Amino acid sequence: MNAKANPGKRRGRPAKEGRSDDILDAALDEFSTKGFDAARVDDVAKRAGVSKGTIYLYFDSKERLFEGVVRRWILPTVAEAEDMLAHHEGSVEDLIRAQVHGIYRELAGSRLRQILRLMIAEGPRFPHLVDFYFETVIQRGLKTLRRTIELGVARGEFRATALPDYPLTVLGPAVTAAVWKILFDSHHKLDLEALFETHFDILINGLKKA
Amino acid sequence: MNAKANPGKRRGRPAKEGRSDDILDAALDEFSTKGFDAARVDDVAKRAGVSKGTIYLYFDSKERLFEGVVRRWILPTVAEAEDMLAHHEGSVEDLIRAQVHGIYRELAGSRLRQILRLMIAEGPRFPHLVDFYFETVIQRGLKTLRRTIELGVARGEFRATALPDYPLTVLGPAVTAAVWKILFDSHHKLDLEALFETHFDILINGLKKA
Amino acid sequence: MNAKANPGKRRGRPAKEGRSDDILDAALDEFSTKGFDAARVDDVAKRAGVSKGTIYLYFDSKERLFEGVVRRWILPTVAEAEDMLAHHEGSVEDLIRAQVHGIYRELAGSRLRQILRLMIAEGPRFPHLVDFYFETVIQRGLKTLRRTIELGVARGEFRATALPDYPLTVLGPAVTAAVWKILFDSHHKLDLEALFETHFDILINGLKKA
Amino acid sequence: MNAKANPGKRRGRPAKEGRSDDILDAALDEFSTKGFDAARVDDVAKRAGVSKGTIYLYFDSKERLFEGVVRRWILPTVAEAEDMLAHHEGSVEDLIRAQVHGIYRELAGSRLRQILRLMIAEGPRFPHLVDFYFETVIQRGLKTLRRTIELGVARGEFRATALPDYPLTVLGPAVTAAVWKILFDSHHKLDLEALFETHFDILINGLKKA
DNA sequence: AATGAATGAGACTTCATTCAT
DNA sequence: AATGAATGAAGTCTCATTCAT
Repeated sequence: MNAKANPGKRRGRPAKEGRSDDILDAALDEFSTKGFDAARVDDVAKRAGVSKGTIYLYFDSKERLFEGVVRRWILPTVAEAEDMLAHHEGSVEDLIRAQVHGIYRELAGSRLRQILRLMIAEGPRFPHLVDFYFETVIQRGLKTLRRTIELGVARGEFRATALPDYPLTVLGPAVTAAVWKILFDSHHKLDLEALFETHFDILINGLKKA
Repeated sequence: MNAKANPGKRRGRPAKEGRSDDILDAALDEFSTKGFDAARVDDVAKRAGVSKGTIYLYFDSKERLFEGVVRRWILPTVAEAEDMLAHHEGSVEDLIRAQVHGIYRELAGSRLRQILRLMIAEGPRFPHLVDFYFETVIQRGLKTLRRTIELGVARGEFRATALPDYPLTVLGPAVTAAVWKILFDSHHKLDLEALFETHFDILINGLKKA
Repeated sequence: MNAKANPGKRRGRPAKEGRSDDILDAALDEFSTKGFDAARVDDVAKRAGVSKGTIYLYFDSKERLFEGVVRRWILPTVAEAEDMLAHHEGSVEDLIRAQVHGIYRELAGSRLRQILRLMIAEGPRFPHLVDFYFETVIQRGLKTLRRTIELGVARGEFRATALPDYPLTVLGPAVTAAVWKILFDSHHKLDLEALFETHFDILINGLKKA
Repeated sequence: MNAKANPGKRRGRPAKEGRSDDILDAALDEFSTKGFDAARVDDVAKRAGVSKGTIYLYFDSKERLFEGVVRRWILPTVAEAEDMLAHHEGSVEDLIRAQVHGIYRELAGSRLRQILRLMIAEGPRFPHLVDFYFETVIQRGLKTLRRTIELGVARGEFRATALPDYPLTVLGPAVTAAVWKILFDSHHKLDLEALFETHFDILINGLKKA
């Protein structure tokens, strides 16, 4: 499914702590496919290979389970992302290229786009989660972008524009691509790499000094 | 045996004409706030000032009501949009500026952004609606953008890039802004006009010949 | 549909008093097909060619309508039957033959068998109607049979048996044939005339003196 | 958000085994008294001493529950009946006496007469059940009667009549008696044994050779 | 007299949650 | 720790009945 291995998954439960992860995995699948309300705790249980009661041993309610799913997937991703960016070297153009590429990969290309859609769909009912998501993912991601752009300006590579105040501009196409993949990919398949290249070409040309 | 009824309010009123629109208005509000599942037909009725039964006089089911809402709001908007673009004159830069501005205004700035969010949230359960939305809104909007960019290239105003194949790049920030307005505006208010100006500045500079 | 003509049935309502009969006709059809609960007042109205409201001008409630249907069909039939028997002449065998044949014709062969089934099906909910039906149809019919048998015994044509106390024995096959026609005729078509002949053959042979 | 539940009664009891039979018992009572539509699943639950939800644990819908009731009562009865007849010895008169008596006992005298009435009342809505009932009860019962009569003729005990083609004649009074018990017993109590003796007296005298 | 849009009580059914085992 | 039968609140939808026109 994803690279994040969960060692103790099979019937014979070789590792107890895998149980909770199995449930979260199954829950992500169900919530992604059906949405919060339409997802059935029973189906999550069946998919996770446990009984319905067991889910309530690990999570107080369906709402807590949902929150668990979001947190479970966001935290490691953000950590990874920050890690990657911290160790980057080279030109600012290379840096921002790597950052935007990372956004496409993580946001639109991985399982995380399901989380994004769930946030859009169920956000109004989970304000705590929106807070968490905003602070952990959005704000941090945008801050990184802003700083990189400011660095480019400081180094004389980029024009001075209002972009540092609106880094959403840079994020937007990737977010939209994530949504597209979920809703419209059967109508018109989207090539994420090509989209990224096109987007970045316009962006960098619009940013660089003449 | 059934419904012994109280002498009650105003029965049998002779079909006030706006009835169906009142219901669709109320339904948009409820669906936007709560989502399809969590919205209660009862609450829609209360908000529309009619009884629960009346809603089923106009719509076969909650699902048809939802579809009615989406169609009700999309069709006139798309018609307006096409109208506006058809009568435009001036440079290609002016034209694309007007188009992108229109997208920000309509998609992110108006009530239609609720429809956009509903499509993202409930799309997987309403494939017919997704088809309709894709063909009526997305495809048509992207085609217009593509043609304008191609026109700019043909006239020698724009560089030849892959952008005509990925007009999603242009749409993306507006879509994301719409989502932001719904989810994060309480965390960080978004100035749509300023965002547009910043976005367009980068875009047009990235597009124009050196 | 049946011989009982209703002169004023068409749109132009040439005869006002036909309205109520139209409704009762339609109601019998609906109640027969669906049963009391499953029958819709709306459908009765549609079938009668009037609006739903009109039905409530003639009948206080769905229950009164049902009662109206039963009374409407029973009274004339019973009157006819008594008329016929009153004027009969000839041997007691001929008389009882005519009576039993009449029962087959009216009970199993005509529209009245639908009424019979409705009484069986809905009787427990309409005790008043059951009373009425018992006194008007059952009791009177059985009394006639009893007297005829007693007459046969008195005249020396029939053996002295307990049959006058159990005239239900004579009625039974006709009642069952009526039910059969409704439930099982598609499985195995029933020839009412042949059944009558067979039944009567056994009956008269069992009754007559050796 | 849903079912905040009270600490309540006895949850999660480990599948008392008679559960399904308890429900079918209660359902027969309710359906018999009220009919299919007027019977409330809630009342069945109350009578069975379970919650409404539990019924849906055992039966998919109210219709399946109804079918379950009919099948539950018919199958064992038919089996018993066939068993009894298979082991009979003696004259054909004794045999047919036992058979007809059995019909009175089972059809009119036991709980099965409620099933009979339900079939008459609700049959048109449950064609599958009518098929089942016809093949399992009616057809089999009539075939047995027919063979017995034919046997009597072959042995020279009975006259040659059309009766083997119309065994319904023999069944009819018992069926009608069953209906009478339900509808009219409060008006005029029916003595099943006496009725049987009277009926059989006429029948056997009508059948036997002079 | 006739209409039919509107009402709202009430039914079936679902499913999150509990708890005896 | 784990199960899954049982619960019952709550939702969608139906339809007998009403009444302004």
